[in-house]
Amino acid sequence: MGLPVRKSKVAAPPACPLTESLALLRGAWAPNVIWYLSAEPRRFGELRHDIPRISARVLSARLRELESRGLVTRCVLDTSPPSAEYALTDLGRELLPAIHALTSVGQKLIAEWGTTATTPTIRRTRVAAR
Amino acid sequence: MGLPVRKSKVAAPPACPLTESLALLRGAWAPNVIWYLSAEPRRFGELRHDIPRISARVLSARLRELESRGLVTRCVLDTSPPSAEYALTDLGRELLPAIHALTSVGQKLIAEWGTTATTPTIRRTRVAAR
DNA sequence: AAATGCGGTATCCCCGTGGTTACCGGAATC
DNA sequence: GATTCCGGTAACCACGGGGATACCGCATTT
Repeated sequence: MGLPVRKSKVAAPPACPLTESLALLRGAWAPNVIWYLSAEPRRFGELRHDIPRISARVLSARLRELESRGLVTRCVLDTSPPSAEYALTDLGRELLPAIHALTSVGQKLIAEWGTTATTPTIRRTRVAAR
Repeated sequence: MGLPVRKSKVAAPPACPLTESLALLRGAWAPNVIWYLSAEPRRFGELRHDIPRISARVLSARLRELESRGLVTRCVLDTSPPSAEYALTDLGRELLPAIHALTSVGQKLIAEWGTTATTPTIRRTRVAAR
């Protein structure tokens, strides 16, 4: 009839490792946040500054999620006004090789063809509100 | 007043390399498709078999997108019934180090805590249609 | 003649996501 | 007293992606 179905040469996943690790990075700007925490702990406002197009709402949500997934720790500093410092956990640092691999692909892309994507998320900016 | 804003120790992106490479992997199951094409070319039905929970609609859409992004080639075989074979391009293969890095994180996760995520996409299965 | 395999496409519709805007409290500065 | 900085939260809402289902043409098999 047709061609025979060939057996895959890569492992069949009872639980898919790729899916598992991608779940850790789910949500807009999550990989970017990890990237900016990779070198040193950063405060909320610093991250906002690092990632200019992120909104406070989304940054806050993302940090809470990353914290609940065990990738990031949150530490409130006793200053005034109070500030909060975020850092990668050991688990968070385990993602750095993947992030670096992605970054180096992106660098080659930009070097060869210039930038094409502008926003990490699917959503486009709406025209206005109200 | 508050603490001074510390300069980031990682590069400020005029164009963000991380964002660029993630744009290549956008869409449900895209990384999984790349994974299953990593060892050898695969046909449409084989990929459906490899990724049991993907629908034909989404697999088709994803393959067209990956093709238009230059990660995958499509080759129609002259058989009956006709079949199509998909393969990674050189650009597609450049993503493999990142995919492998993610996979190895996922393997550690599963080995240590068992599986938590079940679906690669945000969407949950709805109860029924019609 | 009917069923099966292959490689899709068309339609419908839900709902998760993230952008936008407004607002909070306390301390320090102007 | 007013404004600024900090680190958020609350409410509203448009959008688009993907799941489900039905269907297609062709050729071979039963």
